Amino acid sequence: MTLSNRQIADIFDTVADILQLKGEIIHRVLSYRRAAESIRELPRDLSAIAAEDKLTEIPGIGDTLGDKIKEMLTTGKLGLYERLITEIPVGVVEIMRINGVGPKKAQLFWKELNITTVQGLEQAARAGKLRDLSGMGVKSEQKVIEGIEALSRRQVERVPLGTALPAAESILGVLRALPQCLQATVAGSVRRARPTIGDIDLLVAVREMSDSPAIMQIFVTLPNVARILGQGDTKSSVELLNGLQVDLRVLPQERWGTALQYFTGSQAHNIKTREIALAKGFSLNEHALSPVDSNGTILEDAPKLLCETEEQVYHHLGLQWIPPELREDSGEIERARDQTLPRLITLDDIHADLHMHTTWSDGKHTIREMAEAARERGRKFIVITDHSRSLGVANGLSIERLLEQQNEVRRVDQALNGSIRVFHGTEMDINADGSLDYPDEILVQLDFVIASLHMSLRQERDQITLRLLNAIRNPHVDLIGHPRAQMLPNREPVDADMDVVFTAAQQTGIALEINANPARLDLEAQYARRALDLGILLAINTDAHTIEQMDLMNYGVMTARRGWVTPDHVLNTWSLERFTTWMTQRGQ
DNA sequence: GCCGTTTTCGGCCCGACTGTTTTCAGTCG
Repeated sequence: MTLSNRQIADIFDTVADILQLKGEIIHRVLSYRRAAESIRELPRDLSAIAAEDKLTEIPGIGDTLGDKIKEMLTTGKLGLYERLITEIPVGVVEIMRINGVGPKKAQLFWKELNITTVQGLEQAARAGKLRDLSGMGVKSEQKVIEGIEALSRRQVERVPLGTALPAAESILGVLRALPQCLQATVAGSVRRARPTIGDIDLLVAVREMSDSPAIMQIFVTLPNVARILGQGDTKSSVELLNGLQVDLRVLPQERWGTALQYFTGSQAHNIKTREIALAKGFSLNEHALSPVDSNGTILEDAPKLLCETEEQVYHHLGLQWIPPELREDSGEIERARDQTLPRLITLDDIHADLHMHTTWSDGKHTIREMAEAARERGRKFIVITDHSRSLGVANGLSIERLLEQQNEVRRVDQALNGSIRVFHGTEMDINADGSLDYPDEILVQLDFVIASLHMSLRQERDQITLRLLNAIRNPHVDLIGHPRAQMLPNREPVDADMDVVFTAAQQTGIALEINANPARLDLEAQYARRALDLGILLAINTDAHTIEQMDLMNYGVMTARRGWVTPDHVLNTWSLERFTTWMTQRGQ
């Protein structure tokens, strides 16, 4: 029983927590955290990478952590971790998850009052026992109580991008309407389009900082604010009723570029850009590029470089402007230095949507309604892909109804008279036993075939992988829909051997989907990037069950951009002629 | 513990805010 990437990352994170509690030097702690983060973003199994002896090629993994990974892969445990958890009660680590409580306070509560659980801490706080500890007071005690309440209120650690982005836009709408606001935007992980979001970062530019307090006051009194976490002239934080934290920073217009760059992150990307700045004799922060001496001390008399745009910031560093979705320190800085960043796909490149549902299965609109709505959105062709017969809960189509539907699709296609082309396909289930839900003699009659996993998603790795392989190797299947079957923020992807899946896809020329629904975003970016590296084609589809859901395409595009995807590799950027040629050739 | 267009040793991003402080420590991002 070998450990998964996720389990190994979790162990490293817990090791970091405990080391921090023990007062270990922060850089050693951060090494474990960086390693955990890096491992979570891997598109391959650590065991496969270890077999190739390439663990230390992973960013943040050196000889020591490489050996620790090997230890976990071979023995299923980590000696260091086993030792550490005997030294620190697990509840104390849990206490550090309370907002406002870090390692020092957790340590204090434990050592002074023998508190080892969140529950115990809450009781002590309510009994007024914390206020007399050194460095604590009545206010701090109250903050602990509020932090614990917020922790229990919070349903999930992270929310889907599809929840966070509209929430951010809604607040930005209010702020942009203020006369003091010159411009406003979202930064942080929302701007980088991470599939799930921990908190929202907003920026507002003003002419004079004296305009700031009024803006802050509006912000912290928005109707959906549950509590104010902090309020200053340049920075305020609130928690919304749904538990989401929102940070707002106000800054002068002439510093917009440095601030936007700084607050967009990621942290790893910023560390790199700051190092580059230092190498060029500047300290880079959210305010400016400041000249430094050889010790790195800022020269107060020397003029600072202010940047109103991000392009200026990157230019001063000798870099191409880097799209936010790439800013994860995963090779983008090196490419920007060589001026060889790819031309990423944009929403304008998308001409088609190859995956949508209608009233024939579990969709809410008819074939004609979906086609006309797609046409209004500028699509040149679409494929109707309702569910197949096994998916009873979604009113999947029997073979008879499928063929009947084909006639209807042909009628609609003709009626629309070339203003948009409508093709007939299916989203066919890959059954639990690995069989496909329609026989080949039916599939061959369809224009386009998607095969997807919907049921028995918790099967063993071998069986899940076999199911995907059966679909990939069927010459009539054109696309694997949402290949990992994850649901954000909480349903884990299937446990498939993605190395094997990718190899098979590479051999057969099948395409893989980036499902644009924000509850899926599957393939995720790191897998999309690997697919691209292997020359595997992709398609970005909305999987729309309603007309409105056709507007979610942008989430798929953002995910693709995070995966360095260029338009040419994506089926639905192609011309109608190129697409039909590809479809026809595949069916042979 | 990682890492190298200053370095295989000695750095490692740095500022805002809060609450407790008589000048700063803790937390966060």
